[in-house]
Amino acid sequence: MVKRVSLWDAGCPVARVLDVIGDWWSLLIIRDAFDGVRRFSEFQAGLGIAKGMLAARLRDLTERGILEMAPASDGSAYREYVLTEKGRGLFLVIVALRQWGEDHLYRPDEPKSSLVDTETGIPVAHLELRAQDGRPLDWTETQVKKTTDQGPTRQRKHAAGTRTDRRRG
Amino acid sequence: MVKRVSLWDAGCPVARVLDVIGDWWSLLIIRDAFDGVRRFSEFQAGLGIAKGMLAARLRDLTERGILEMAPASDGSAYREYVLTEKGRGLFLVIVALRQWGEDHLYRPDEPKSSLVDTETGIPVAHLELRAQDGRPLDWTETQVKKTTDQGPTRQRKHAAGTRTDRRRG
DNA sequence: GCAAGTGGTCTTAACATAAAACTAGATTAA
DNA sequence: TTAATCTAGTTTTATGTTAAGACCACTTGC
Repeated sequence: MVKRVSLWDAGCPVARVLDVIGDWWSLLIIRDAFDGVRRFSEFQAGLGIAKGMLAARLRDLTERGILEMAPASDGSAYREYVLTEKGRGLFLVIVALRQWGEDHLYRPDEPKSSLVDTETGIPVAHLELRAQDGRPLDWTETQVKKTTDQGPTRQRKHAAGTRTDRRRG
Repeated sequence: MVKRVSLWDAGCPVARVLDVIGDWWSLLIIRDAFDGVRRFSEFQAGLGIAKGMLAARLRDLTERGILEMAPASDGSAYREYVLTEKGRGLFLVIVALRQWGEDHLYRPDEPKSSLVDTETGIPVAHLELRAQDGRPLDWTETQVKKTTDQGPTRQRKHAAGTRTDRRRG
């Protein structure tokens, strides 16, 4: 909604997500929230974001149920922004982004950070795509099944080949 | 790089990823590429993106090694854009976004699409965070370990509590 | 009570985007 | 082989978004 065009109604969950958190700052704010950042000034100083932008983003994320306002945990009269259950669900998105970044965006000698199991200090496992029965799946073994409210279910295989329809979900 | 500010050097993989694919269109182009879309006009018609934007995005994604140009698969003199190995690595990011969107952005009665196992037609399992030994992990059981090129490793726990430093990785 | 800190809003200039017009080479149809 | 059309862009222009900083009100600490 911060963008000119919206693909909310395209029926694709990915497009709809980008409509909500697809701008530059939202995911960084959420990332910081996962690290315990709660106060306006903390976000602002940590990200170097303009205050006007930050105010707009916090308002949007709150309206969309990803953050919620809470009284300050230190007893002062100020407010804090904390992740809702819905917002906490974005952790896997952050992890997926992080793991791809760690794997593809650093030179071998370059220092970076990793997400580790607090208990052991060992980096967490890479996310894996699996079938309901636990069988590992490759992206070529999946397809998007589009459920329309009327008419037959149309399907579309991943992995090119002969393409017959264009829009996917 | 399509944005004004860049957090490439912040040391955080998440910020670095957003620097690469953090704009509105890149992920939608990549999503379509996973569905077999290859030609300029296919992307353009499918997304409804302005041609100038599309040309710029395709150029950027190619320069960054996420897409590569290939001769047209139908034998014509035109070119096609296909995902590289690096680009295909983004599948889990798309899946993470999709699953969160499916879970949180649709009304119960609203039709949507799902990613299914082609073999069985059953939706794929939700992604899970696990330790190296396979133990399921909650986000509160993880922390970001920052490796700096000099000085001691600093750590930062997830889940608020007493925060002592601000910037995370 | 006063200075500093917190959490914003408003203004402005710089920049990105959307839409459409324009171009040039490739393909197809006559 | 010539013309019409398709493909894949580039350029232009109007408009929307962002960054940066000035400004303001309320809170807190001293």
